Amino acid sequence: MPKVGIRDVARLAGVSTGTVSRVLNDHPSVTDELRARVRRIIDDLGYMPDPSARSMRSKVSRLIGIVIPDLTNPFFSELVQSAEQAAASHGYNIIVMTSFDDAAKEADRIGQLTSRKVDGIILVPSNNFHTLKLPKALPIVVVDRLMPGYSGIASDHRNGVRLGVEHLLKLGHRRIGFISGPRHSVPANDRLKGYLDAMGQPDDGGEIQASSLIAEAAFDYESGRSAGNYLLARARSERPTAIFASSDQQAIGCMRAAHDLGIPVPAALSIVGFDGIPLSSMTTPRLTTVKQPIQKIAAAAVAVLLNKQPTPGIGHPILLDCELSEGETTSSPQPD
Amino acid sequence: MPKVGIRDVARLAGVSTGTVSRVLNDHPSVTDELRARVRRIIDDLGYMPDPSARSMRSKVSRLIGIVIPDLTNPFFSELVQSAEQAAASHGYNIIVMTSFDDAAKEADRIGQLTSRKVDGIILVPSNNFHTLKLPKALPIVVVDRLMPGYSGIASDHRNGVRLGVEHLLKLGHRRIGFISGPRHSVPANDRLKGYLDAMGQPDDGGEIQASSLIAEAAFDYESGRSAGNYLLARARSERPTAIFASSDQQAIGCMRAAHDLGIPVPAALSIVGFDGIPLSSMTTPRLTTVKQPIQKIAAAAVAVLLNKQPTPGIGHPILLDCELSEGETTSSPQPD
DNA sequence: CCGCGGTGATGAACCGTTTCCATTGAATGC
DNA sequence: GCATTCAATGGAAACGGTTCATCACCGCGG
Repeated sequence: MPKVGIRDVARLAGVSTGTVSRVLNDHPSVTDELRARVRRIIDDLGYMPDPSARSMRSKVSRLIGIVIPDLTNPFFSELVQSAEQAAASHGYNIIVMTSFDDAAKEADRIGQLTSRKVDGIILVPSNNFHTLKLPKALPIVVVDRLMPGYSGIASDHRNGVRLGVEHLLKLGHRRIGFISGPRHSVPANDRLKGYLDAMGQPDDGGEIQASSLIAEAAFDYESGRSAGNYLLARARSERPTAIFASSDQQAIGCMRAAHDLGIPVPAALSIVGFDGIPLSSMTTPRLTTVKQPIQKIAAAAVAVLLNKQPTPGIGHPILLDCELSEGETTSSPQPD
Repeated sequence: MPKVGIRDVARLAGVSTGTVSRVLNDHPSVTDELRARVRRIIDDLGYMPDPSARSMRSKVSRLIGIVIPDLTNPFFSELVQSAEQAAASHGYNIIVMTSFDDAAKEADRIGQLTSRKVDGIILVPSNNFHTLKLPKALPIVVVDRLMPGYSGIASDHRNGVRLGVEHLLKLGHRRIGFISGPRHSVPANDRLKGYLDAMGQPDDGGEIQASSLIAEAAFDYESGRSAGNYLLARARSERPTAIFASSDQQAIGCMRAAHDLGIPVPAALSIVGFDGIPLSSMTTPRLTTVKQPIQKIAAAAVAVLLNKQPTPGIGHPILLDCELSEGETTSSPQPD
C-alpha cells in the first residue's frame, strides 16, 4: 500500500498542493466549496500529513517538552498527566524527561528538547542551586518550584497554608504546630510564611523565629514522622493540639508518630496536610489536606506556551488558589 | 545568530555534506582522520542536526510512544520513568499518553502516535475488553497486561507470587490466605495461579476452587482492607497466620484491617504484598513484598522496539523474574 | 602495463510539506 | 470601458538533512 501524500490528494481533488496545504492549515483564503471537496478527499484517502515534513518547513513541531525531577513523585506524575490532557486538547503532544534533581542532567535534557525543536518547555527545576542558562529562543515556563529571576506558575502556597491553618483556628485550636519543608526550598518557605501569616506572627524577612512549634523536615514520610515525634513528645499542656504539615507525606508520617505515642487522631490531635495526593484519601482516617490545583497549573502552563494566555512577567508569577479538602483528621480540640 | 546547518559544517571541514552526514550516523566508510576533523568542527560550531529534516528523509524519528491507563498509578509512572531512561541511553525520547482505561481514547492515542511516525509504541492496554486493531506497520510491544493474541513483556507474576508464598511456607506458615485481584484481569489470574502452585493445589483451569482462604478484591487499598477483614474476622484457630496480597495497596489495607482487629503484625500475622511500589517501604512496619522488575521490563520493551532484542512471539511473552523484598511484616507463626 | 575490484568521498537528487511569487479573473473605482 | 485592486489558486522554490549513483584513486594480479 503506497502511502498517500499531499500530491495524491491534490491530484484527486483537481487542485494544487498549495491549496491542499491551505485547507489543512485552515488558511482563510480558500473557497468554502473547494475546502469541502478537499476535505472529503482527505477523509476518503485517510490522508495524514507527515509531521516531519510539516515541521521542517514551518518550524512548528506541535510538541511540548516537560522536565521534572522525579516522575514517581505523585505530584509530578499528576502534573504530567494533566499537562498531557491540556496539550492534547490543543493538538499537541508531550515529551517527558526526568532530571533526577541533577542539574547537569537537567541541562542536558533541556538541550535535547531544544534540538528536537519542541514548541515550548514546562520545567520543574531541580532543587540544587545552579545557574541554569535557559535557551532564549524557546518559550519556557517554570512550574511549582519558582526560580528567583524567572517567571512561572505555581499554586499559591502561602495562602493555601493559611487556608488550612485558619481552618484549624476556626475549630478552636491555638497551639498549632507546623512541620516545615527543607530550608532552602522556595515553596517550603512560602508555606512557612502562610503559617506565620495565619498565626499572626509578622514575617520580618529575617531569621525564622525560633518557635518550639515549628519543626523543619524534608518532604517525605519518614521526616514527617520524626518531626511529628519531636512536636508531640512533650507534656500534654505544651503539646500542640493540631499540626499542619507541609506535605501529605509528612502528614501521614506524623499520623504514624501520633499513633505510636498513643495520641488519637483527630480526638486529641488534628492534622492537616498539603498537596492533595491520591494517597491522602486512602489513609485511615482520611487526611484533611490543602489541595493544590494541579490541573489548573498544567492547563495554565500549556496555555502560556501556546500563547493562549499572556506570559507572566518575571517576579509576577501566576499563583493559583489551593482548596481545603476536609477529611477526618480534624476536629475541635479537647478541653485540657 | 544564523543557525548552523550541515552545509556550514561541510564547508568549514572542507568536505561534502554527504560525508558530514555519514559521520553523524557513524557510517563505517569514513576515514578516522576525516571523522575526527568533522567531529571537531561539529563541536566547535555546536551544530545539532535538525530532527525533522533527518526524520523526513530517513523515516526514523527517534521517538517512542508509550500509552498507559493512568500515570498516577505508581507502577505505571515508574514504568514510564524507566522507559525514558532506557530510551535516552539509545538517543531516543518518549512521548507519553494516558488512556484512562478507555478503549476509544486508547485507539485515538495510538492513532496520534502513528501519524507522528514514532518508531515504536509501548502499550499497557486498557482493562476493558475490546478489539484493538493495532497498526501492522508499527512495532508495538504490549507490557504488563498481556493481551491474548498479542505478544508482550511482563513480569512473571505466577512465579513471583509463588516466591512470596514459598517464603511464608518456609517460615512455617500453613494457613496462608490470599487476596486476589479482580476476576477478569489477566495478571490477577496469573497471580492466583502462583498461589495455587505454591499451595500445591492443582490448577485445573476450571472454576476457581472455593477456598475460604481466598478473597477476591480490586487492587486498591480499601478493597484490600475489607478483604483482610473478611479473612481475619474468624476464630483464631481458623484464621490464617499469613496473608499474601496481590498488590501492595491491598497489603497495606490488610495491615490496617489487622491493626483494627488488634492483631499484631508480624507477631500474629505475616503479610506479603506484590509490586514493590515506593510506598511499600514507607509503612510501619516496612512491608515485605514481591518486587516487579519494572526497570527490566521497560528496558526490554525499549530494546525490542529498537531491534536490539528479538521480538517475543505471539503466545510466548518475555517473562521477567520478580524478586522478594524482605521487610518487617513477616515472621514465623506463633504456636497456637 | 593495463584492467579490475574495492574504498572513500562527492554532488545532486530526494523526502513531503509550507510558503512565496506569479497569475488569473472578478470586482471596484473613476 | 479601462486601469487598479484584490481574492483565490497554481507552480515552484525552499526547508535541512540522507542516500544514491558516480567517480577518483589505489593496490594487485595477469
